[in-house]
Amino acid sequence: MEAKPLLTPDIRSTAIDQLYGLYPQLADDKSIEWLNILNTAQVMDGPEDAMLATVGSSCANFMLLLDGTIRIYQDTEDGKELTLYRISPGDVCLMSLNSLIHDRPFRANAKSETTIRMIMFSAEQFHRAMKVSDAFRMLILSSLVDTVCTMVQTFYDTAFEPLDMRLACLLGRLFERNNADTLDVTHQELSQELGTSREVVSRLLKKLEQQECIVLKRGQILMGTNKNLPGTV
Amino acid sequence: MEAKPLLTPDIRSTAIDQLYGLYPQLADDKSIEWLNILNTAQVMDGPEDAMLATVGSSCANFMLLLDGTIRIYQDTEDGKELTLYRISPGDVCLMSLNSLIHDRPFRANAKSETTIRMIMFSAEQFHRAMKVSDAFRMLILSSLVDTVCTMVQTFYDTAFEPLDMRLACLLGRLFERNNADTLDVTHQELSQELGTSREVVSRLLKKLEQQECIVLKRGQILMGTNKNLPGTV
DNA sequence: TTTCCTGTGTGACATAGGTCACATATAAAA
DNA sequence: TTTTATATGTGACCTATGTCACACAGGAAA
Repeated sequence: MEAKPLLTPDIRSTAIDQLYGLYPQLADDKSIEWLNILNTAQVMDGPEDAMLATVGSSCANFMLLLDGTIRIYQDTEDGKELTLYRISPGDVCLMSLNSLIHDRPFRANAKSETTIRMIMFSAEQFHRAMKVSDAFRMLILSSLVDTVCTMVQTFYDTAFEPLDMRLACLLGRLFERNNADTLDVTHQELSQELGTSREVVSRLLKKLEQQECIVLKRGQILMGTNKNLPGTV
Repeated sequence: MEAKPLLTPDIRSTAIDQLYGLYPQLADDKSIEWLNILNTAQVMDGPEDAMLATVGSSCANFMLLLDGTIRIYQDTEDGKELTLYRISPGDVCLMSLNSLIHDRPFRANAKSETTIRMIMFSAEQFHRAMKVSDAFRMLILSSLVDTVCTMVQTFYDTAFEPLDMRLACLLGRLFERNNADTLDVTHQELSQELGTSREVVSRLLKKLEQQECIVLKRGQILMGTNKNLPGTV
């Protein structure tokens, strides 16, 4: 992961444009103090599939995602995984916030799913921005609360919803996000999303195929003729 | 739940003392703006076992707990429950924050476990306090991050730890919190804590009793001779 | 005392999901 | 083409939990 030199005008300005695009209210803040912070913040680019943080790691900076997606997940000794939530552009990294505030143990890992671009504030910059910019403060709170809400929902699902339902919902979401009737995803990946094993997912997918909800190919899943995926409303 | 009249000096001042006790840094903030907000905030007392919020409810105010505990839990159609986390004095109510910020669906309920006292800010008071008081801002962020951390851990446990382990850990925590070798708790309550059914808890407790970790009485559990509760470190 | 409610204990059973051990298929690489 | 790695299908099996149907126990109330 490389930090861009502080004053590469093109990169900085596109990054700031991205930030403004994500949260237009920020663009309205013309106060010198805020612009000062913004202009000295760093822009970082990262590759895809990079471990950004692991259980117990901590980082001294505050990160806000501009581009790409990051997956926050838990994992077990025996290699099982479960996705907690994702960070999308405009979202705050809870883990970085945690290490900034008081660094309590956080049982999760973060890995980039695509190439990513982040804007990075030092602890002092972060706290100052929280103080001087209404818009920045609102952005942080809002993103934080959002993340918690989706986490609570995921919590509910893993605790109470049967696996086949969760899988069907997951597929529904993926189809929708992809905005196509084909998905490039392996059974293994789906199982890691849900916190179960590959075989189980294979079996459940087969059942869905028999109901003609989907068609299975190697490495991809097509939408079937019976669009009524269980769990799709 | 009754709102105390704004200017009952005794109640206000003890409430403020409680607040300062919980977060001493707040006492250092002598700015007029902050003191103004604090002095017009409302103090609320509530009874125990009261539903404070349910799935989908929203409230226009921001709450900070001064005294007592509140349990945040999820529940299913068939009456099963699962505790997500607890709010203790000094903690912020995430759900009230959510309805303040943008009110996304929050799949959880809140119920007081004891009589409680809260300090209540209107939306404008809250946002102003966040702006003018470094200490207040820090308190909010800190409590928020704390809550998320414990939630993430609970998440991990429900997803990956076997039930007997989770039960043993729960007992360990309760013994410790109670600071005694006896607990007044029913199997039903334990099951609601863990998101399972009473019978299952009864069976697992019996197993623990056979290992002499605990002794079972009607409505209470005593610490056994074998203190090595599985899961206690 | 008898009645009643709330907790508990327990056997029988169903079943979702996890695990193991393979066979097989597909595509990329050599 | 052959080789190799990755992805998938599947049967047999195990086990943790959930569910149902009770019996029973202890204490409070009548």
